Amino acid sequence: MTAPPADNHNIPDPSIRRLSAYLRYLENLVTTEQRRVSSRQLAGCVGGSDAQVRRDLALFGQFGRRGVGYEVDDLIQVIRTIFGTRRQWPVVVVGAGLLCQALLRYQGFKQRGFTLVGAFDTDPRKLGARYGDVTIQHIDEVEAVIARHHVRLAILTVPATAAQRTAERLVRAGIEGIMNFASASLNVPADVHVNRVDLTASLEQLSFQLSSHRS
Amino acid sequence: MTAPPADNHNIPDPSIRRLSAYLRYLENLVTTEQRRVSSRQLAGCVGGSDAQVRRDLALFGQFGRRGVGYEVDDLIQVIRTIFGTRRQWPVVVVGAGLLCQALLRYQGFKQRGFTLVGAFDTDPRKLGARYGDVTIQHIDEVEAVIARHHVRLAILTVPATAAQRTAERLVRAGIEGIMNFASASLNVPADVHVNRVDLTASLEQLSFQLSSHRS
DNA sequence: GTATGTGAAGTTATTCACAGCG
DNA sequence: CGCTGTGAATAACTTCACATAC
Repeated sequence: MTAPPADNHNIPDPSIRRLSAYLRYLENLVTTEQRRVSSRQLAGCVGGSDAQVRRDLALFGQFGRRGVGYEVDDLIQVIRTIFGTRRQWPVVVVGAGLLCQALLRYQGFKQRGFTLVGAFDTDPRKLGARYGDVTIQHIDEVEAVIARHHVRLAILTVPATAAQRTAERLVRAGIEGIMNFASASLNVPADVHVNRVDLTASLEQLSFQLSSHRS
Repeated sequence: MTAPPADNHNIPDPSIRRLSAYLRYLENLVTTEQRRVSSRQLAGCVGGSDAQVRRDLALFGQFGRRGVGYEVDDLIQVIRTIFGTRRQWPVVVVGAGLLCQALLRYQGFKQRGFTLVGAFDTDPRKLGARYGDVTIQHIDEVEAVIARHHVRLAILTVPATAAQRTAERLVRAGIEGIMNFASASLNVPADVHVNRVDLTASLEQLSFQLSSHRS
C-alpha cells in the first residue's frame, strides 16, 4: 500500500481501460462474501494475463500482499483514487434525444462518481421534460449551469451535423472532457480530451471478426 | 485497387477501431462535394498520423493512387467489404430497458449494415411494446428468431446479474458475437467474440486524464 | 506452497523516410 | 511536385521468469 509514484504521464491508455474493467468486476465482488482477489482472477475479466494485471496496478504503486493477493475493498478505493472518482464529478448532457433519456435514467453513473446536473437541447418541444432527476433546459442555459456547478465533463448526444459547433461552445464554457456519441470527429484544443463512443463500431468489429472467421 | 491479401489473422485491433472512424468520416464526406481524400485528412479524425492511415489500409490491399489519394466512394466500399457490412446483418437485442429502447429507435445501425430483428425480455409488463420496427417479445422466443433469421450477433442490455446466464443461452442458440452493455464480464467459448461497451469507463478515462492534468 | 512486484526479454504497433508512381 | 506504399527503425506494450514476501 505505497502511494502512487507515477503521477500521470506515460500511463498506457489500454491500462486505464482495463482498470475500469477491474473496477466493475470488484464492484460485483463486494456483493459476494469474497474479500480477497488475485491477479489471476482479475485477469479473467479482461481476457488478459495475471502479469498484465500486476503491471497495470504497479504503474500506480504497490497494493497487494505477496502470497496473498489484493483486498477487494482496498483495491476499489485505489482505482477510484486513480480515476479521481472518490468524489462526484458533475456532468452535463447536450442533445436530448433517446440516448440522452436513457443516460439520464441510468443509475450507474451516479454510483460510480458522475452526477448528471443538466441536460440541454434547442428543440422547444423537448424543453421541460424530466428524466431521472434532470429537466431538459434550453442550450442557452448551459454556460450558467457549467459555471454554477464547475462542470468539467460533458456528454455529447447531438446529431453529427451539430457536433462540432456544440463542442466549441462547450469548450468556450469551460468543458475539458467530452464523451462524444455523435458520429463525427471533433476538432478541439489540445488540452481538451475527447472520448468517442461509436456504437456501430462495436458491431463492425464483431462482424469483421466473424467475417474473417478468426476463432 | 488490389484484392485483400491478408484474410484475417494478425490484424491489429486498434486498426479495426480506426477503420470504423475512417468510415464514419467518409460517410459524412459523401454529403459534401469532395470526391477524394488523402491519408493526412483521414488521420485528422482519429488524431493519428498519415502513415498510420496508410498502414491500416495497406493491411488489406492497395486502394489509393500515388500522388492523388483515395476515392471517397471506393474507400467506403472497401471498408464495408472488410467489415462484411455490404450486406445486412440481423441482430437481436436482449434486455428491454431504456438503453434497448434507444437502440431500437436509432437509425444508424440499419444504415450501416445491422438490422435489429428482435428484442426480448422476461418482464411481462414490457412485452408487446413497440419501438422503431421491433416489438418486445418474451425471451423464450429468442431461439426461434435466431434460427429463422440466421442471427449471429446479439446486443446484451440485461442487468449484470443476468448477463452470464443470458449470454450462455444466446451462445447455445447459435450467437457468435455479443456486444455487451452489462457491467459484467462474460465467460464464453473461445470461438464466441465479446465486445464490451462500458459507458462509465469513458467518463472514468476522461476524469483520470483531467485528474492527472495531462494536457 | 502461493501470489506479488519487477528487471529483462519478447512481441506488437507506430513512425520514419524514401522509392515509386501519377 | 504530391501522395501512396512499404522496408527499416523506433517506440509502446506485453509476457517471461524469478526474487521476494506471506
